[in-house]
Amino acid sequence: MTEKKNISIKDVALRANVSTATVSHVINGTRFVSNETKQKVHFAMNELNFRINSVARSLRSRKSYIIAFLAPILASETSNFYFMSVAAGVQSVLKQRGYHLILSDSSDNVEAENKEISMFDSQMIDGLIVAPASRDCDYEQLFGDYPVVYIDRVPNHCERDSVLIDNKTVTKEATQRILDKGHHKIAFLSGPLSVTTTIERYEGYSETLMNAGLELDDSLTCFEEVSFENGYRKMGDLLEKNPTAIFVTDNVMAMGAMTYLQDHSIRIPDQLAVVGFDDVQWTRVTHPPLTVIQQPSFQLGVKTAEVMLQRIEDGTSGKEEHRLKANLIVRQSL
Amino acid sequence: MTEKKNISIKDVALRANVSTATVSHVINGTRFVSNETKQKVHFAMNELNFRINSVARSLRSRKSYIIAFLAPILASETSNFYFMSVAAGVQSVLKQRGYHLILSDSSDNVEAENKEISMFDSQMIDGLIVAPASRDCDYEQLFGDYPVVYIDRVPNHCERDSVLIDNKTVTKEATQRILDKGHHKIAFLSGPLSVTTTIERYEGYSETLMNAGLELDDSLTCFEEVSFENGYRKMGDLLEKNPTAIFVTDNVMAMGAMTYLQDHSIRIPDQLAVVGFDDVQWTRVTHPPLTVIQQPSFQLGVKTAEVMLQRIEDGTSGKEEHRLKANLIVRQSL
DNA sequence: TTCATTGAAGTAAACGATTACTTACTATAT
DNA sequence: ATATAGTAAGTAATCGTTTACTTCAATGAA
Repeated sequence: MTEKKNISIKDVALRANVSTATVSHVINGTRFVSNETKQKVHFAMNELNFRINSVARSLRSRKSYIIAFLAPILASETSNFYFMSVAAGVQSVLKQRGYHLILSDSSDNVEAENKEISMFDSQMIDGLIVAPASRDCDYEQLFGDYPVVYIDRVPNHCERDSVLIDNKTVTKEATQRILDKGHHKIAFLSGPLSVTTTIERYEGYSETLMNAGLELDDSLTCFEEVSFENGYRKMGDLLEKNPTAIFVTDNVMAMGAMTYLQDHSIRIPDQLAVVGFDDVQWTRVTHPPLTVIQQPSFQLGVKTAEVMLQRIEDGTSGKEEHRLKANLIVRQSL
Repeated sequence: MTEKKNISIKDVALRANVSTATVSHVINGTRFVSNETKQKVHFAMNELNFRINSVARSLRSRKSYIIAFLAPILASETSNFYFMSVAAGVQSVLKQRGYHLILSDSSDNVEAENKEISMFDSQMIDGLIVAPASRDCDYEQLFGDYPVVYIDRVPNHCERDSVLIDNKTVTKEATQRILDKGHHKIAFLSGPLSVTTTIERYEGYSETLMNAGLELDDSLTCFEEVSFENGYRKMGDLLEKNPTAIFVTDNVMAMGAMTYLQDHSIRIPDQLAVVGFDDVQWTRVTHPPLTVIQQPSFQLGVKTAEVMLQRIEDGTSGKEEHRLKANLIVRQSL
């Protein structure tokens, strides 16, 4: 290991015949420096190929310009495109404002998630954006001294800002639409009820059915760990109950379900009407194209990043809830 | 802004009646400390709710445990799933070894990319994994004093390790297979020839045709900026040349192309045989399911992370080229 | 001439860890 | 009794910035 000496502000100062304070102020524009001196400093920086040491800067200024994003991004090789797209939205804002994004995967598993959280200390990150894996975890004691914004879902005792999708409204809208098409036996396939997102969606579904005077039939609903395989398998199970329509509230599940339907040559929407979740691209190339609820995933990321930066820059805290509206995209599967 | 004093190793030392050196050694296990003292230190750390300051640690130890990944991950809202999956692979290894991953987007645009690179200084990251946007950029002068590994593609003058897909072999294999099915007019739709990946794929395609004694017909090949829309549009254009098969070397392009074919009720594979790239999930739900070349994207990330960590830990450098084999997944579109 | 004011830049103490070098003590060998 | 080695832990310099405080010279007012 060659121990390389780094070019520091000190070297620059020496070369330019000024003090380190002056160099620092030139770099940051934090106080007036005569043009003459500025030029000397810039010249020296170029000559020495000086690169500022952001770690030292962070240490002193207590600011790292790094935001962490903790979500079930990589649950498996079959990544979750929804959160990837959310991450993209977050990134696009942060990048513009000179922040970096650290991506962390929670695998939707509380232990893994808590371990990740405790790996971040307060100096390392300026803020944390998290899609909590559990509703019952006491997150507050885990967090460091940085702003936190919940995204997509919230835990039971939420003491922070949150940016969410208006799940209930949109699922009500979609369910009503399915009803309007004359369906009575509407199956509901989703992930486990352990996250608020799913709960809200189920509420939208069930309340709409009840408002329509229909009985809730538990054998038509299915809450299973999210995976392509489970979507495939459970689609088969649900089909035995003879629904005329199905509402799948997760895109990975939906893909599994659609594959099952295709493998068994079920005609959509004649034999079974299908409504999916997330306007991911594959929903456009199925046969027929899928009617889906489009979550503004990228926008969700954008909004969250904005809320985060606001908190950081104001130095305030609070627990505002932001809801983004989702839309029904009608294609030919309903 | 409340100026909060952080609990430092010094506070712990004071509370436990030991020196800061001892506390540090207890934390890192870097020298023997009697059990009695260890306990005092742990007790004090708990009492004070001490969290180590990783920034200070990085400054002194010149190690940040952060790796940056720079690739066209978020080109647009229609994210590139391939690199997302690669990122997942990288992450899975780094996480295990206690490293963090910073995600950066190059948008496949040299200026944006160079700007990102210069935002990383040598103290901030321990290594850089990059899918270079251009072949002609002199990257060496941009890089800081950290190991660099190229992933998926390399620039013209490559002075670093690289982890790549064996594009030529697999495209030869696929093209041969198309030929074996009796096709002579095989269209080729891909991204621009500005990255080695595309070049290698085109080489595989053209060499195979030539070896088969066929003339290369330029009107059957198309190199266009990657996007869903371009895939859709160019599929239409190519179709006018009456190919009997098409090879699309990018999954986003392929999705556009497939949508065009579906919109125009072209029967696959009767009217047109199709081979795509990347075994992304939507290729399983098209009608019919798509025959594709499966790139081991997750594995590519894994391998790259391993190469990176090896370099970091050995403190060595070099320019080894690693190639991962891709496979043809035969479904019903060919 | 003297004193206050202003402008431009310098001095040096943090930030919170790591670690080479010392020290203080105990146990054993001569 | 004294030298020697070995054990456990302490001292303080250092990493490269930022920034409160200080300095020095020039200007203008009294």
